[in-house]
Amino acid sequence: MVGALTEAREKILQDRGEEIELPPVEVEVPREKSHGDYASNLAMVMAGKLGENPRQLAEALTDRLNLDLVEKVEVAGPGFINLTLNKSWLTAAVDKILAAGEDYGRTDYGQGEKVQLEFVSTNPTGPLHVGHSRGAVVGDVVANIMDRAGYDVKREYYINDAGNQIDLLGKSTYWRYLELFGQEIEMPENSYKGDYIIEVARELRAKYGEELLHKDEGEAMELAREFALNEMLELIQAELENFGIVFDNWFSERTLHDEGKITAAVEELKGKDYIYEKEDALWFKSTAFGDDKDRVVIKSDGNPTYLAADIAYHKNKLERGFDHLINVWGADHHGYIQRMKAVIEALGYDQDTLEIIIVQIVTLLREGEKVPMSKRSGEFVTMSDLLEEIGKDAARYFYSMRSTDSHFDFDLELAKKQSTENPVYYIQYAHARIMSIKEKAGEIQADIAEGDASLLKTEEEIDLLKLLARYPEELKMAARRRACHLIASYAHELAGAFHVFYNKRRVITDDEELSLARLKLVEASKVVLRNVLEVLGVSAPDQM
RNA sequence: GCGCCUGUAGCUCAGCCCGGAUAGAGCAACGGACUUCUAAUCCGUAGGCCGCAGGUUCGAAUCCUGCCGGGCGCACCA
Repeated sequence: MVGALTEAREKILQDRGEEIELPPVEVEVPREKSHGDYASNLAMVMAGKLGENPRQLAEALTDRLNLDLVEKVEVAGPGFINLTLNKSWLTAAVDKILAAGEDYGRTDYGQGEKVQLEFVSTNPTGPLHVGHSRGAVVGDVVANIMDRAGYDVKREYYINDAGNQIDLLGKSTYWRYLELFGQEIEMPENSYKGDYIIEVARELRAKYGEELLHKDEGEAMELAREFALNEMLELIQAELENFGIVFDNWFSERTLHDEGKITAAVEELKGKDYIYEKEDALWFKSTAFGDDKDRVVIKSDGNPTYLAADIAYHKNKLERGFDHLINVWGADHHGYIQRMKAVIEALGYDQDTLEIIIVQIVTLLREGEKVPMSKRSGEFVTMSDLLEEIGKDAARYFYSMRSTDSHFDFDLELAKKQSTENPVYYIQYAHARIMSIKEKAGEIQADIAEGDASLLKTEEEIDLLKLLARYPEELKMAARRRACHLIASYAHELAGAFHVFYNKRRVITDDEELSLARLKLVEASKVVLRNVLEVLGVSAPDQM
């Protein structure tokens, strides 16, 4: 449709010998049904540039429009071109959907661009905090969307397994281990005091028995550290899997240190004259690329900063051949965007190669009250707590349904409610109804392929059809904007259209031909509903 | 002080990127629909100085400027 409109536009410009820059042609779904199924303001945009009458231009455009999937083209209002879809094209869509099955919706929009999505990447020093869950879900769903839209997406978790925090994890575990043997230990102020450390210490004892008591402290702490790190990674991995999130790669920061990659990366930038020395430290000249101030990469004590490791890490990502990098960060890290983009440019790539999705903070509400998520030891709410309380489906849907730009008030009561107030159940219920109809249909389902979709004529049927036909476009749009909430809304809208159809039109009747046609529509609805729920990572139950 | 996000119906939010037709949805409120393939549904009613003030435009929730409110950041920390 966009293609045909663009072609018509080109013809007009050729006819008049005009050469002007115009934005890509856009179509939208009008609010008002009488305005057709799709509408474009193309003529008005052109008129502005050419200084002509928009309605006349619209007429000229429609005259040159060559499009078989619409049955009606109208010029309306100040110069809108309203398009009404051809019924036979629409009903043919049902067959396309059934033929494509779980691949329906897939396009080559992304042209196989190699994209790496890095998300979560929290310190492996404890269970995942609930504050990480929005970013986790958003990262996963955006990856799903882009995958369906034809990008070659890899999910990656960056493990901060080097530095003080990990040492502290090892020490904390070691101290708890000593406690298990009756030693009185005062846990230092900054140590990890959560109960999970005691659990890890018990595991440590199960593995080593008394052995660590007899080793010198440094060696024992190191063994404790490695053990605890492994335990934490397994824990985090399991927690994420419970959320339906599986990474393609877990990248260890430590390998960068061990293989001298950090020094090498700093040397590279030094060679390009982007590094200078001041007050015994080495600084990266990030101001040269739009940052507010230069940043230290090697501290005066000789140790690299976190940024130095990030430089090496992103250099590594780029060297692995990704065309585009996306990092999902919490709002508290937005101040780091410009320096990382500076890094990318300093490494010789376009700043836009790196894209940061900032996910705004979430406030958990219980009975209208804020749930405190204090960092004070032992009091934090973990991602597992959330999962246990409201379940994977509700958690994933709720985190997907809002624009990442918006702060989000997460109403725990609402997410738990198994009722009409809860959008998750509304959508899942549509699927359960479909399965119920299919069961009721029994044997005649075998003949579904013979169903004649052109018998679908009522408003409810056509509305549902249009929505089903729109799915690939919705995915493309969501992929372009990296916007999971668009898919969540679409799922809700689709479920709604199905419920309306269900209430108004009986599927299984004495009229066998009509029953088959409607069963076909039901089947297509099932396919799309499943596909869209799959993208969101929400289950599609057979009954509720 | 500076930077980023945000302010739209009683509540939670779409729409803003890319200006257009009467500003939408869900929930809550009110009224109605079960002898039916699941009423976890559907139908209807009501509800709006789009934070405020200017500007650009034939046209502004949308773009620009200023102001006000909320959130998050402004390390030789990770």
